[in-house]
Amino acid sequence: MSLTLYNTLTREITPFTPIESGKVGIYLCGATVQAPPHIGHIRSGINFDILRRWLIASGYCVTFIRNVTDIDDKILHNAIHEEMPWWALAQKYERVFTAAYAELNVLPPTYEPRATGHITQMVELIARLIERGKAYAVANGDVYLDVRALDEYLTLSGQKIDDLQSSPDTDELSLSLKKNPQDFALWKSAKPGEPSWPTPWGNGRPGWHIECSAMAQAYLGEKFDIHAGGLDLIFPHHENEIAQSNGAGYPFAQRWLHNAWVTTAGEKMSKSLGNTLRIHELLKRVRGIELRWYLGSAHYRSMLEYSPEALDESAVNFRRIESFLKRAAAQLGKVPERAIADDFAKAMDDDLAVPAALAVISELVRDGNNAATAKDNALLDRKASEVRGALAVLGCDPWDTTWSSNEAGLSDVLSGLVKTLLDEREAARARKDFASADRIRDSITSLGLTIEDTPEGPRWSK
RNA sequence: GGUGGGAUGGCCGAGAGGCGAGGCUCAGGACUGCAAAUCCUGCUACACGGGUUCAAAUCCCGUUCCCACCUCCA
Repeated sequence: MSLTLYNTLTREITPFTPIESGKVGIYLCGATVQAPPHIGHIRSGINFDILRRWLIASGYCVTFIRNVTDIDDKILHNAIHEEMPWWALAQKYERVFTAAYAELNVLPPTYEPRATGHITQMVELIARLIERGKAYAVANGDVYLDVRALDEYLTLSGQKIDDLQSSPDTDELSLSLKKNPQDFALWKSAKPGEPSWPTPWGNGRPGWHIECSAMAQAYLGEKFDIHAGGLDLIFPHHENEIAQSNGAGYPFAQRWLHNAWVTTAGEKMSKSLGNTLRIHELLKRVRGIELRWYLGSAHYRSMLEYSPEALDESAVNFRRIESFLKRAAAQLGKVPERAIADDFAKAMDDDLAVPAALAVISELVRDGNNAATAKDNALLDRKASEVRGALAVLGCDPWDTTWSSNEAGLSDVLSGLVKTLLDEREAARARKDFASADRIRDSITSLGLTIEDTPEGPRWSK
């Protein structure tokens, strides 16, 4: 039993073997902090958070790098639009991303490097590319990668240079300076009013792709295990990262993983389409743990077709599982431990087959509920532990402090009040005054609590 | 034009030659003062047309439709 994973480079699922036994280095392309995140961005974070948690659960020591790109064309553009310095805009949205990740229990990366903090590494990398004849500086101070000087190009997307649509680049000047129309900018010369850093080729700022090549190398080395990101980064971003790093003589990532999108009405969620769904909007509809459950429930390489109904349905499914765990904890008199069921491990090892893993969880819950009814506490404990262990891998353990912290202060007072009411209702039921009993129950349920009568007495939950 | 991914029951969502994944909804039953929760039973689907095969949702050929990327993108 061992982990197999897809690799976009080969389009095959193959056994995962780390470069260094027991350790895994992962680089995930994080946010370009130019606007608030939508659920598609966060889905990517969740998909690869599940990968990370599963690797940890499997005994690996994981170094997880997720970058922040805090300088690019869009950031400069939006900063003008929002009438603030570009660095203020970048920081503002970085905080929004960080908060969204935290609300959905995405583990903070081992390190979160910012592009602007790694100009030195970028300049070194560009210099090396020029030395090796893979890149060239032009008269105005731009530096381009010469894609036809590479041994290989477009290995990830499977395209041919000549098949690419000619660039819609309207900048006639840069077009005339480039050796090939497909050459892309490693470094952009300074323009009036834009930020710039000094280099041997003059003042300027980074091109879009160079930061990831530089930062991945800085923290994970010249060769590392996994590079991940969204499907739409395959070309040009990841293709160009490979070009830059291989061109400089570095092996770079051994395996590439790409997550699919969240779609609405069959279309990709996109800032430019304006069909985005914000986290804080959805959190008015369901709890964070339920939104996380939903976003993590489809296979990472499958599109997830969003609808409010699908979200609600998924939340109902989660509550059944959560309700089982609460029932088990009450009956056992303790919170179950975390354990990994064999079938769950088998599903996760199969290229993170989360949907199959969810089927396993459903069976565990059914078995566990039967054990609870049969008062078989040993079996109940085992099933509950396996359910909790599975939820923990998916980042949805109800006892994870991420979810409980905001309820902590009120819980004692609240449960005391509810218990008082339930005691009155029990007294009414005992004297067969069902009208009063039902009135009390209605008053409690109208506040959004659920009352369940069990042989051991009433139980309530939110 | 080039490259890639899709179409599965009322809905969501797996599977990739042979035992109805799973969930949600719905119907019936057990339990219950009534509910709720739980459990049991039921609802036999794979875009279309051909073909290969003892056997096809799965492989092959053709067709229709959808989506994405081709230098802004998770």
